[in-house]
Amino acid sequence: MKSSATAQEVARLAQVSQSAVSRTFTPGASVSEETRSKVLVAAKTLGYRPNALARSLITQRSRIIALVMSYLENQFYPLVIERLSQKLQKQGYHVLMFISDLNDIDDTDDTDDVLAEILQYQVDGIVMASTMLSSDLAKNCADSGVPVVLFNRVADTSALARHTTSSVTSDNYRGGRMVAELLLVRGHRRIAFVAGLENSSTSIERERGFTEALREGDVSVFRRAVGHYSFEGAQQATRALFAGADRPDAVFVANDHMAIAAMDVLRFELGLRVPQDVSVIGFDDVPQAAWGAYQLSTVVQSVEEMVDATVALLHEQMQGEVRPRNVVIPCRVLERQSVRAATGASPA
Amino acid sequence: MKSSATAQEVARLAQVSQSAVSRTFTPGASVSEETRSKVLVAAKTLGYRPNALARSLITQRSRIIALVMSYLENQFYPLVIERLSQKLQKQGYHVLMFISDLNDIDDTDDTDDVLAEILQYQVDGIVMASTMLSSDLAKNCADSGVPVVLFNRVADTSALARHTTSSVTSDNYRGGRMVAELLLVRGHRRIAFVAGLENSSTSIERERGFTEALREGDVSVFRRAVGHYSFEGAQQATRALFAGADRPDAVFVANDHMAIAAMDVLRFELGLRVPQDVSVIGFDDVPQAAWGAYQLSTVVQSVEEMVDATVALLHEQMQGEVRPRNVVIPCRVLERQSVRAATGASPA
DNA sequence: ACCCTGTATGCATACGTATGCAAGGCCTTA
DNA sequence: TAAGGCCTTGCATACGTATGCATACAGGGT
Repeated sequence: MKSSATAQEVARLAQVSQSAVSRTFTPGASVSEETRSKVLVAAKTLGYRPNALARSLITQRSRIIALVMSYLENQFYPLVIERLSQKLQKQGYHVLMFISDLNDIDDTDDTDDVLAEILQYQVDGIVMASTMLSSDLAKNCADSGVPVVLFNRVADTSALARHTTSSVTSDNYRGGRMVAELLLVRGHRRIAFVAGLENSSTSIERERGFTEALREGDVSVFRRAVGHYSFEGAQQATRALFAGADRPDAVFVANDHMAIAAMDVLRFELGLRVPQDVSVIGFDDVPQAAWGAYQLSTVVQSVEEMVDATVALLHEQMQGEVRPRNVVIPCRVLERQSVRAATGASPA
Repeated sequence: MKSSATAQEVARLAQVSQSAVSRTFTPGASVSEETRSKVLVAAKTLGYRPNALARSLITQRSRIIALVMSYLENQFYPLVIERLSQKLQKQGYHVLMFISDLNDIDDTDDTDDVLAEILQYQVDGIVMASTMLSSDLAKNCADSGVPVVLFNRVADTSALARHTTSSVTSDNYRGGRMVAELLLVRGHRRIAFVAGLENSSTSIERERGFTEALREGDVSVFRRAVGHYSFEGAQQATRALFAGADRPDAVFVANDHMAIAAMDVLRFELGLRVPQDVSVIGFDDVPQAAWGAYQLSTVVQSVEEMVDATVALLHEQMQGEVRPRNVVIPCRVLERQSVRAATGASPA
């Protein structure tokens, strides 16, 4: 009563061996229809459920995937949890959540501890979606044969890490370029950028594409600040960008979560109109970007495609594929109302 | 290399028994400092990590808590994931996520399947935060001795369920009352209500308190619609409420997520000003309620207190407490800008 | 010198399942 | 009728750890 019935007890009641019970609940095993039904009725009367832990001990596969995240206030990540978890559930896998509070810039300590905990659970794979892992850990995971997929980030320049872990990102470089091209076409010349985290591959790539495309239009970044991917950080960054007399006329913010913070500061602290006085464009296309009060133009990252790619990579690695891959998902600009339509100032 | 080292291998290298290895990693066990250090150095060289699954098989405690949710677009729930997961991690527990897509009104089928999967993992407890569970399942869990805590909802009227599962809610009834009192004081008389789900205890309690307090002010609900706790549902509900010529002058929406949808419709589809033309008030105090473009007045539910209570209840039940408890957390009105300050229309 | 107490250690077993192996049964084919 | 092949079934064992029990040892008190 305390714990649920065991296969032994079911076997006894059904007058068969424990093996028969096991085989009844193992798809593809060899059981006659007769014993199968005997087992099933016995199992139902006892309320029997196979013990997944004991099974994992034997099969060496826990069917558990660890998901590491840190900042769920950015709506992009909850959506990832939802889709990833659903998709894995359908395939008989389940998601074990790990929140790593990156309270410090030096978050490796925390992450390493977390990863140590993860490995105790014999997870079949790890998805790291909101934090980096140290090269040591990457090697550690590779050694233990646990597949790791970086979600929305790429391993640091360390050759070791890059060669042992897969990753899924959208085409951040192209996305950055497209933003620059759009702003240029709309006649903007004093264009500012709000970065995420200086050491995050996402922010770096977006900025690189952005800067290069601007340069090709003979424009350089007018001003730059760092928002640390947080709401408050983005607010401060925006205040800094617009502190002087000579203000930007457009801002590219490294993600939507920060872009919305920026819009709030522009409109309600500085009294500027978007997009008449200043254009704002973000990245991700979180649901809030579509809300009536923001109507934020942005670069769409397809959560669905990214999750699908992640699951595919996990399976590859779990099958024993050794070569890690870096999958890049295409993205596209979605215009709403936060970038001005045209201008007479400087016709292209 | 494929799998990490076992306690046997560590024991061999350290020249001790496997028991010694086990005791080294079991806090409070009896090991001399000498063998302990021998084991530790051997463990480090082999990269040994205790197998949590094998351990659980013996100890009958997995240190896994299942968390069931369904709709993460409402920012309230991601925050719960974050806090709950962090808090449990600090105590050596971990969170296994389950997403139940309540695609149908009759979501019991799905939930039951999900719960069956959960039980296979021998979880030490279950937190149900976005869905109901059938009375059968409640009984099933109680029989297997798995503690269940309902988060932000209360068991249905079935005496059975109510007596076997604990719950944590905020004081939804009082919250509803406070909203009504505020709107009355501000001179509103044509007050509408947007419900969440008809069968959700949260929506029911909020509405009950709201309606009763209105009645005490000799006012009855002017109009009523159902938003199904979704953004789109709330938009449609708002359109319905304001379809006629005789419009409400205030709306109480059962949660912030829907209240924001309502504000969008009011302002950008109907051209109404908030709060000059119509007051809006929500429930939860999600981060977005504080955003500059909304400044939504609302009833604050403390995620932190609710999570703390949830963890406390889990521990009680896991210690063997049999009597389930229904914990009610106080809540309070937080005024921002979406409810008008005063009026000369009808001085109280 | 003796006994008693307390600590440290190893042996054996148990947790609940999956699976290789061998044996049995049934059907087919010659 | 006999041999061969396929489908079932049970037995035994293994997965990696925790823990009761017995033993061994050290130390202190009388």
